[in-house]
Formats: sequence, C-alpha cells, structure tokens
Amino acid sequence: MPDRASCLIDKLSHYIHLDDSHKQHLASIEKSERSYPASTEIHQVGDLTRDLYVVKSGWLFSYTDLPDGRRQIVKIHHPGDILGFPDVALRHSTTTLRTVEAVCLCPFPKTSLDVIFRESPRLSALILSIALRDQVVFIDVLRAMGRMNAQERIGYMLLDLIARLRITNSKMTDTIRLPLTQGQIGDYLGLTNVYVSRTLLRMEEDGYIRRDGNHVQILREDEMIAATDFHDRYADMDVSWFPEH
Amino acid sequence: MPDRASCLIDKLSHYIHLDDSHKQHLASIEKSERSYPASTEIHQVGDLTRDLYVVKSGWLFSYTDLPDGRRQIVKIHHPGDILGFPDVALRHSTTTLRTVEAVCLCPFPKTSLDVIFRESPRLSALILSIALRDQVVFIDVLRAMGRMNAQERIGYMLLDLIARLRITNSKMTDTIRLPLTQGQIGDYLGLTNVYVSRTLLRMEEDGYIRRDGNHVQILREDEMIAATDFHDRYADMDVSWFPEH
DNA sequence: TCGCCTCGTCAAACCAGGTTTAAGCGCGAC
DNA sequence: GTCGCGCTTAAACCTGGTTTGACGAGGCGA
Repeated sequence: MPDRASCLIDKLSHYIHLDDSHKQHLASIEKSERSYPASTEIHQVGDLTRDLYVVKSGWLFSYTDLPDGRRQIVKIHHPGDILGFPDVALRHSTTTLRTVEAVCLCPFPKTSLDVIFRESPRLSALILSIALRDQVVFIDVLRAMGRMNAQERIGYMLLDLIARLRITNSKMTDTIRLPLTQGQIGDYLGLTNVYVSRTLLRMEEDGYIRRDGNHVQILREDEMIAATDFHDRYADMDVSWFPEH
Repeated sequence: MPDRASCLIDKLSHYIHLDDSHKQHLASIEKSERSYPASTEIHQVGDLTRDLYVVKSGWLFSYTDLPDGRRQIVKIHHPGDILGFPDVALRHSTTTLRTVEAVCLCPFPKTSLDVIFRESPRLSALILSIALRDQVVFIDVLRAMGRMNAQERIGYMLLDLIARLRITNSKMTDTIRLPLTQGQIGDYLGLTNVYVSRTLLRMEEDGYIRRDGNHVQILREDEMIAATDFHDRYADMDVSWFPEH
C-alpha cells in the first residue's frame, strides 16, 4: 500500500513506524479530500462536529469571539496538522474554523477513533501524545500572553511558526511566508492591528526582521530565542513508552 | 474490590463505569500515597518525570518562569486532578509543581500508561478525552488572557474554580475557599498583585463578590457568566464514542 | 482603460488600564 | 515582641489601545 494514498498515514508516520495493518486501518477511515476557497468558515462555534481533518495544503486558523466582538485566534493550522481534536471530548465545537487561503483537507469521521483505540494501542498512544504536546504548546502561548510584551510575543510567534514549518519542510531556512493580516496577528497575540503594525516596523528598524510583502526573514534568531526563552516542542516526542502494536 | 482503595479509580469512575478488571488494573499501578507540606516544590522545570499523580487532598499549582523572573502560573490543581499529563509526551517536565498548602498525592508511574493502552481501549479513550478537555480549558484561559480586562479575568477565574469544585463536591454553593495570595492570582491571570487587590476591592464595592478571609462568595453569578461568556467544560463529556471495553 | 471600491498598512493624537515603587497596617510565627 | 508576609493604598509613569484619517495596491464593473 503506497504511503501517499493517505494524509493521515503521511502525518502519523512522521512519528512512528507504521506496519501494513496500521496503514490499512488508517487508509480505510479516510474520506475523499475536500477543497475550500480563501476566507471561508468551515465550521462554527457550536456546530456538531462529526469529522476531523488533516490539512493537505494551505493555512487556516481557529478562533472564538466574545459576545461583544473581541476575537481571539486560538491556533494557526498548517499542512500536516490534524484539526478538531479539542472537540472530540465535547460533542460541540468550541471554536470557529476559517481558511486563510485556498486549502485542501482530508476529512475522517470522529467515530473512527473508536476503531483506532480498539485495534491499535500504539496509534492510540501516539494520538494522546500529539494531543498532550499541543497542550504544552498552548501553555507556552499562555505564558507569552500573560507575561510578554508586544515585541516578545511577535518574536515568539515567528519562532513558533518557523519551528513548525521546519517539521515538514526541512529545507526551510530563516524566511517564512506569512499570509496573515496584521489584524489576524493581533487577534492571535492579544494586540490590535495598529500596534502590530507599529511593533513590526520597530523590529525591522532594530534589525530583528526583514520584510518583503508576505515574507518575513528572521535575522537574529538566536537573540530572539533567548529573549523569549523559546523551546521547540515539535522536535522531540517521547515515544519510548508506547505499546508495541 | 472496594473503590476507596485507589485515587485513580475514584477519579475515573466519575466519568464511566469501571468493571472489576479495570479496577484491578488501576489499583495495581498505584504506588502508596505521599504527603507534602505547604509551599513546597515537588518537581522543577526540566526534571525527568517518571510519575503522574492524582491529588487526594490540598491545592497545588504548576508554573513557569521567564529568565528574568516574570512568572506565569499555568494551572491550579485540586483534589481529584491528575498531574503531569502534559509532560507525558515530552520526557522532561515543562513546568514547576508547587504546593499551596499541605497536600496528599497518589503517584503512579508514567510507564503504566503503556499497560492501560494495551489492556483497555475504553480507559485509553477516557484518558484522551480528559487531556482534550483540559486543552479546551486552556483555550478558554487563553481567550481570557488575550482579550479580557482585569475584572473579567478575575470573574472568569472564580467561575472556573467554582465549576471545578462542584464536580467532586455537589454540595458546593456560591462560596469558595481561595487559599491563594493575590500575587499568585496575578501570576495566574497575567496581572500584578497590586491590581488584583484593587480589582477585588472594586468588585466587592460593586456587589459582585463578598470576601471573608480566605473565602469568596459569588453574589451575581449569572451576570458574571454573561459578562465573561463562561462555559462549563467539566459538566458534559462526550463518552458516546468510547469503545466497549 | 479609467475610475471606484475595498482592504491592508501606517501615522498621529489622545486616552486608559495596568505597572512600578513605596509606605503603612494587620496578623501569625517564632 | 518583633519579624516577615500579605494586603491595601497612593502617586507617577508607561505600555499599549482607540480613533481617525491618509495612502497605496488589487479587483472589478462601466
């Protein structure tokens, strides 16, 4: 069975070796892929969520609004990410999912987790580990929001993005394409569009970054890592305790 | 086998029915309980974590510091909570764990998750669900930190605490014991001790709360729920998709 | 092709929520 | 008794938010 048949296999085989029976299970639960245009909401807060998705291409984000319109972007999703996990436990979605640009998703039904849990302890452990690692990342973001100033937050965000993009794209260097508006960056970091603009200008003046349209180049990465006490949570996952099969 | 033999059984049987084989597994992995005095660090950032804990009594919290000393309290732990999950995926602890008051913990080794995953898909699914529900709670906190002002954050924190205490203690009314200093509340909510003091006074003047030593009574709960768009994530967990055994 | 509209970015003036620092007070521990 | 800790209060300060408006680029219809 060829690996490229399935987004899920692609994603999960990054972490552990999958034998043929694993691959058969995973391939069988995946529906056919779906495409969505830019700036589209795929599901809303409160929707009944039946499917999880693996991102095949494009950027998306999840957000929640307060009743008065204040918005918090909760997570930015890239190719390879699995979407919808936080809602598995809760029946109704707690966030709205929105595309940044045209995207392609591979859906699979939430109920098929049941199959995975029955058939493969090893895959189950991997799924738990991915969820727990995401939780650690949320804790890092929380610290940034609670205790960092605007420049540190933006630095942290850039470092996090580049670390994540390096997982799947090993030829990533120090330049990333950032297809978010400054308003969206602000909604992610708890700032306003105006202040994001001002801070980015300031960082460019001070030689931390260089910008060219959508693209941001990180010039003093080591310094930014030190200033934000950044830790790459994506590089090392502890798979040593996983069951055999 | 009596339920009270194990903290873990107590905790997990809140969510699903456990048959005798489940209980035997769980009871077998639990070590003997340990006590710690108030204001003690149980483990530090970077420690190798071999054990998870169930809290039997007392309050604790997990925190991380920035290099310059700014502190972020990440999570407040109560009796019934399982500690250490976020570190399962990562080998080294990402937070420091500190007692607020004298506590009693029931440790069990991280490696015994392996056994659970091999033996019981149903328990595995429950553990995943608990982890994912925690993730949703982190997202709620994130939104509070990113987009709420001081009074809303404190209101949110009180509502969250009371909702969590109501899980295990159904006779909870509208008054909670809050054994945290105002500095710790600030470290949790991204504020300073001074501003926490001022805001609590203000909330008392305005009739939102009443205070008496450690105890806080919530007077206008419905209003606070509306103002913070609070959702109780603890009351309803979706266990419908769990495997049979 | 022109002109119009929208959206994103940037600027400037003004404002406010939260911080910093410091001092006084009450209370429990030693 | 006094030492230390936590809470309160006050004053100066500042980071970051709000508002408004200008400018430029891209998309689109006439």
